[in-house]
Order: sequence, then C-alpha cells, then structure tokens
Amino acid sequence: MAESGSRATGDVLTQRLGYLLKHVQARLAEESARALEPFGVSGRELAVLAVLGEDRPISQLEGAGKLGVDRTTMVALVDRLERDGLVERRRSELDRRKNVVALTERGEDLLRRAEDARRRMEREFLAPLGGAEAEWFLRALRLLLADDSR
Amino acid sequence: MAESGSRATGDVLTQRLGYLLKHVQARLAEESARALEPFGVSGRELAVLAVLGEDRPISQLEGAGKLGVDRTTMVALVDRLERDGLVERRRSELDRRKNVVALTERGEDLLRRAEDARRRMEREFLAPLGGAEAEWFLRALRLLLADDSR
DNA sequence: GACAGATCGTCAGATCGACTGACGATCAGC
DNA sequence: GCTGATCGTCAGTCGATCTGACGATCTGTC
Repeated sequence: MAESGSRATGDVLTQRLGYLLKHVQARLAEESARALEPFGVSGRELAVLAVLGEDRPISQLEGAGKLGVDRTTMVALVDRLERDGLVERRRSELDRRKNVVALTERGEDLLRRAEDARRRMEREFLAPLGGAEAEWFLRALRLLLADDSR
Repeated sequence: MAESGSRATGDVLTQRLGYLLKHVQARLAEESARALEPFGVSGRELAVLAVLGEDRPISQLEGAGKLGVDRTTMVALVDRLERDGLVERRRSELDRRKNVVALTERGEDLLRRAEDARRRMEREFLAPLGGAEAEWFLRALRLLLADDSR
C-alpha cells in the first residue's frame, strides 16, 4: 500500500475536514471490528444493545431515533440480535403497534463484556492525543453534533 | 426526526467515539453537499480534482493511492469527471499501461471556485469550537490518522 | 360507538460506495 | 523472447441506507 506516499504528498487532503473525518472513522472501524470480533457483534450492533440496555425498555422506533438510524434499518438490526438470542421482541401492552425490545440475559452479559473491550479499544485509539486532549477531542465532537444550527 | 430526544437520553451514545465520528461526518457530508451543489460535484469528486490539480500529473493508481480509494473505484470517479469535461485521460508515454489524468481548463477553474466554497463551509462547520480550538481539532485528526501503530 | 387520519413494524426494491476476481495490454528482468 | 508483475477495466457481490407500500393498531372527532 502506498500509504507513506499518500501522507508525504497529501497536503491537499490532510487539510480537508471531510477526508480526515472519513479516514479516521475508517481506521476506528477497523480497530472496533478487531476488538469486538471475539464477541460476534459489530460496533453498530453493540450500540443497539447499549441503547436497549439503558434504564427502561423502549420500542424499536424509539431506539432507532436514539441511534439515528431509519426505522427500516432498525428492523434488520433487531432481527439479527434476536436471531442470536441477545434481545427479545414483545408486543407492547399499552400500544400494540409497538415492539418493546429488551435484552435477554445473554444480551446483558455480552453487553457488559463487549463494552469493556470497546472502552479499552477507544482509549488506545485516542492514546496518541494524550489523556487530557483525548477528553477534549470527545467534547469537541459532541459540540459539533449538538450545536448544529438547524 | 427525533433528534432532540436522541441527545437528551443518548448518554450511552455520546460517550462513544464511533457514534460521534459517524454522525459528525454525516452532518459534515450534508453541509458539504449543500455547499458544493452549485458546482455539480460531490465532495469526493472535488477531492479527486484537488489531488489531480497538485503540481505534477499523476496516474490513476497514484491518485487512488493518495485518496485512499480502490483502483476500481477510481475508474468510476475519473469516468464521471471526464464525462463532465473536468479532466482528461491520456496514455502515459513513459509507461503505456498508465493513464495520466490531468485537469482541463474547466476543471482548473471549477477546482478553484469549489475549493473556496468548501473552505468557507468547513470554517463555518467548525465555528462552534472557536478559532484556535478548530485548528487544534484538525491537528488531532491528523495525528490519529498518522500515528496508527501499524 | 364508528370513521378518518396518523403511527408502528415490516417488506420489497432502488441506490450508493466499496471490494473481489477476472481479463487484456503493457512493462521489466533474465 | 519468456515469465511474472503492474495498470486500467469490467462484471458481480456485499453492506448500509432510503423510499414506498402494506396491514395492524391507536387517537381524535362527530
């Protein structure tokens, strides 16, 4: 791979926010895949588990809203997790249009263990920045996401 | 879109580097699309133009290497730009396996104007961070991309 | 109560980006 | 002049996303 060359001459690119974000994200995705591989879930799926594992049980649509994915995407995501016995769908008693999705015991367990691995991976990923700066970096990202003028 | 709800309860998510990067990138992509829409090129395509517009003419594969895209992806990218008369392929005289891709005058012109728009858009996008911090943010991204331990 | 309009989950289909594997043309080393 | 590698191309695949439609269900209004 001509990666070294890429960095040597790529000034035009490493000035670009789009390029940087995309490739940093791609690299993180690789690390994430490696770190989560023993658990048999992707980063996306782990995020779904994390959202569903919060305090109260929520519907598919609510989960989709939090995750920022389409409701049709959520169907496939929950399908996959249910097939692996990590979550359970049941019809809501209050509103029978809704599927309430809850973690199974296996799901809870996997969530805990995989989250540890993810946290370790992220810490290592941000290590080049140094501790305080890593925290700052996360805050900056949160800021960019929150304060969109729309 | 239930974005506000997403932020209110999404603590589990806004702690996640993967979630943050993905969604910040998505938001930037939207802004980028809007900013470049008058020019008829996508952010990807503008990046290709920028790489090809550097000092010396380069081959498709070399360009692909810099951009970090597959060589088969590069074919389609250059196809599109050539169809619009922004670049020209010609066989290299030194190595006739290679396509040397160069900007046309139209391509040069569009590159200049669209790059201005992109720079403005990025500055505005990073505005919530404040000037010095925005610069710091870019440096952090570059660092994460450069210092991968591999 | 019954009906109209909205909401939720589901599915089929389209799109888009990226990759794999193959191919012909060309180059480089022996 | 051969053999093996490289470059560009194309076809096919895969994953993630969205659109549009549908049935089931809820809510508000008369």
